[in-house]
Amino acid sequence: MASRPKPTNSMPTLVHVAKLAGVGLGTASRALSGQGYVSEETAARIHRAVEQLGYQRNELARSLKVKRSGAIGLVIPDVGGPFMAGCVRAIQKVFRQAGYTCIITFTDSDEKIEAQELDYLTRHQVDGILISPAPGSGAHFRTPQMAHTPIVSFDLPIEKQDYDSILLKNRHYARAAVDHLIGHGHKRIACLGMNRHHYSIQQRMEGYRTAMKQAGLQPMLEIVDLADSGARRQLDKWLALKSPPTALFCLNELTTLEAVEALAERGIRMPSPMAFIGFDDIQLGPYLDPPLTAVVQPAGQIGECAAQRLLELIDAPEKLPSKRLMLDAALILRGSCGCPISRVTY
Amino acid sequence: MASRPKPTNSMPTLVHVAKLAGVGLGTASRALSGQGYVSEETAARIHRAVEQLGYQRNELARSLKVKRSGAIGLVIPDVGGPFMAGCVRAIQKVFRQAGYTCIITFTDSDEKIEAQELDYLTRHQVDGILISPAPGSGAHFRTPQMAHTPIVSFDLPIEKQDYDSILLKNRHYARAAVDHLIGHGHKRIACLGMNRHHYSIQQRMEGYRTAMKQAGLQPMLEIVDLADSGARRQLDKWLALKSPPTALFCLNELTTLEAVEALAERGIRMPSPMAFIGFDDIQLGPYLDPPLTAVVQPAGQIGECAAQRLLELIDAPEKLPSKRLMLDAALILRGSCGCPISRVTY
DNA sequence: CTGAAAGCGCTAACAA
DNA sequence: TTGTTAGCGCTTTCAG
Repeated sequence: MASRPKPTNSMPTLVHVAKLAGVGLGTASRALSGQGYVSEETAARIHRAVEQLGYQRNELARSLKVKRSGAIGLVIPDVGGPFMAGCVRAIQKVFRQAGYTCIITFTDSDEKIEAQELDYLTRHQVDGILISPAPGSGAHFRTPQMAHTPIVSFDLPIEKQDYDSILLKNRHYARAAVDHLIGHGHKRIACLGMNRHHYSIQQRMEGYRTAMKQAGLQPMLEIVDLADSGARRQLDKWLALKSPPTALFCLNELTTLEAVEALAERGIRMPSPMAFIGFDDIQLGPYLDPPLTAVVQPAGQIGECAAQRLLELIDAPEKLPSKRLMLDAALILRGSCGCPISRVTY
Repeated sequence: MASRPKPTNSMPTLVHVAKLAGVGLGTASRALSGQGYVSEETAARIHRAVEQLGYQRNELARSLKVKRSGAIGLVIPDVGGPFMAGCVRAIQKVFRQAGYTCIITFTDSDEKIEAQELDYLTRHQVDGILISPAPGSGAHFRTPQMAHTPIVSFDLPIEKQDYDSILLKNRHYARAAVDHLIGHGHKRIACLGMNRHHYSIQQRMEGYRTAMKQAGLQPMLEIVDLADSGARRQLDKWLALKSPPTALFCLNELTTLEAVEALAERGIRMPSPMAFIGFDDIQLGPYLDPPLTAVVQPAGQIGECAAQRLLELIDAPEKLPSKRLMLDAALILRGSCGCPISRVTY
């Protein structure tokens, strides 16, 4: 933090305003907050003083007094990618309209960092927390402060806790995507994922497995580590098979990105010899050649629901029973799955 | 804001800690902040009490007392796109390491919203502001609070003010890009931009004009409004010409995106019949067919410099002379400009 | 309707 | 070394 004490630039305070307007401190406060009775005339005088001094209320002092900071914490892994950006935008909007500040913090999906950030937020008295949790987190949700802070998670639930969450029907839509590929006649459908411990990924894996099983097909599912070009290596392994897969299903944005890049590098076209569907859209996805078929998540809706729900919890007089919302996604058929190309955009 | 008063869940305070440890309030405070003398033994007792109560310092109260909020405001148009995401990530990192919170707010490049957000931030006593300003802003930088709050702008300067800013050599690199196209033998090089009042855009336009003029070529520069598919319409106009352009230079991320999409829709390949260079990279740009040649901005570096500079200003005992940093970009030659394809990534 | 006074939880003198 | 005290700037009773 700042080493040197900031020069004591005293900004005008309510006391100054009151003095200038020739009224008491309390009256000035009431006039500005609109709470309690103040005569037209006095109010006008006070507002004139405010104008003249360029007074702005010190929200810190106010928060201390009223015991509400008017801030909420938004804890997310990162802001790359259209999905999270969409969520953040929607969340920010809802809270701003409700008069709250959003303190955004990044965890990099690291449990340790997440714990730090949560600690940080509660120390700053946030009125609520919106979190897209790191997989495996959970232990650090048990501080006394956290117990008194409304929380809703989105994108994935907080493990082993029954907090509110806004989720997606991951399993269902993963299955739908794979079924679609099967419908195109594919028998060898590979599935690429990352982050095995991630709840959404697990759900999507299940969807894939179920679809394959139902169709009596052999699953080819691999979870890789993107750090050491695991996606590319896995793809090469599959391609080296005597009978390589004819379709690929990627479980999230990052693997989709890697796969598309890798396919492009190797000159492998879609949908033949390799049909493709990704869970999550990527930027330009609808404009690639061929356009990418994808399960697209309603990012804005997810963010909005989560924010709305958190507001409910904050305003609730007592603890509400926790709720889990499951939202729908959309399987958007473009060209990469083998469907006739139609440039349906978002 | 919250309508109902939050149930008065009194969290443990320093008083509780002090009492439990059997010491005075001041001693407890000193022990926890590490300032001033406290005996080993008492300190241990105090820490035990902290542990036992699950005490967390109320940063709001602390801020009020020490007159530093430990928060900085980050004001940006939006978080789409790799460029801003990269900046934000770097900024966040620097401030977190220095012990500051980042309050991120979005302006949508709207002057009005920007003014609101700035007001919001100063009311919350932020120790400094980092801003990628909306074009045309400037008036609302003149409140007494703003005058006492260190500011550094990045990506573009604050108009008509001499605040610190971290900028890019926009003109230079725009010119380099166009020169490169000229080097490939192009005579009719179109240039597509948006947001005519945006400083960076203006600089880049100048770069384009200079390059064309030097080469004795006729500029074909159009600034469009993306809202009503202006980019597509403009492209169609150019294509309808008796001698249509053979190369296209886009002035930013959004126009690049639009142009790439439009070109794809119309089945126009790069680099022939249309060579292409974009100012700003886009996601997947290096993996398109052909990979996109682009001027890429060092987003991380820009963010880091800006954050670093703001920290300097905050820690400075008095007003520092304002400084303007001009950073270099990189013209990355991939395939779309006509160069032999090399898959140099970032 | 208005003013005075009591704190929110913390830090920073100042005495002890 | 430690405890006591006086506020930071604001809201909120509670009498006037």
